[in-house]
Amino acid sequence: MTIDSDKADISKTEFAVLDALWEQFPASANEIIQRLNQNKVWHEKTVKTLLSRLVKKQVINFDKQQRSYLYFPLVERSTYTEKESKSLVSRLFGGKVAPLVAGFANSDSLSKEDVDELKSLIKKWEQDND
Amino acid sequence: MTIDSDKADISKTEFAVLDALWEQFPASANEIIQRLNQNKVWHEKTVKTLLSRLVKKQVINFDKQQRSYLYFPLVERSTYTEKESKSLVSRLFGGKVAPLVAGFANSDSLSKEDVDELKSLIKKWEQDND
DNA sequence: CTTTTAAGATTACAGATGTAATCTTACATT
DNA sequence: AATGTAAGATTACATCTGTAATCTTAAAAG
Repeated sequence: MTIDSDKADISKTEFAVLDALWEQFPASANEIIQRLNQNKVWHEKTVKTLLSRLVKKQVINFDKQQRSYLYFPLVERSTYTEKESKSLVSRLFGGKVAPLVAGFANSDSLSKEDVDELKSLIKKWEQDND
Repeated sequence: MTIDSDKADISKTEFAVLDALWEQFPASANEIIQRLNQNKVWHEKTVKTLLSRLVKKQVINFDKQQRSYLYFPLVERSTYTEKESKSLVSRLFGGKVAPLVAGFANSDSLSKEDVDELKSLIKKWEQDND
């Protein structure tokens, strides 16, 4: 048995479960299942399988609380989303984020809110990089 | 045999092959293999398998050129990248693109070039949306 | 204490994916 | 024309994923 460092990727369904956990933690499997079921139907067994896989991948962990477990994430959401964003931007746009935003602009998918936030980000960036 | 509409996703390796084809097309398998090998080693058989899978998924097609094929994409790169971008932004950031950009800003991953392009995009957006 | 739950562990299983090797066969070469 | 070669087709196979069902067992209920 080789040591299973398990730096594996998080699949899409695994992410959905993890995201429900990030919402608030620690949380029991049943709480997570409830949260997930607000959007679409998830089978209990499926969610439990995914929780196990996330534990094996060392993305989450749990404390034993009598019969059931209380899960908590081992990775911050922002850390994860940042890594995923960069991975996609790297693969699709050579690492530059502006072309991604351009795609949104081109398809009328930029909201005023987005634009305001972008302007604010840019202002801050320019202050920090003078 | 049910009709295989094959609206399947494009995997990461499949994307790499497709991306090499987008670079210039039509192109033979060997041309594509050469392009790919400029970055990392790709086994010829592997690339051919991926080309076949892309054909089956109706993402690319080919014209017979005597013994070999000349492949060409059936999907525009911009169409694909836009869809992928939106999918990721939807899953990770509730559909708003600004938080993705914020992640880049937070980790010093915004270049002056990016910022300039973003400013230009915003200016155009504001002209179009007045 | 005995019985019923119900929680997590284990097993299942088809399809997708990464990564090739082998099979067929049409064309190039002698 | 005979034969070698190389192109695509087919087959292979381990791992990952989505989606659960079954197994074990500790705790709740009676």
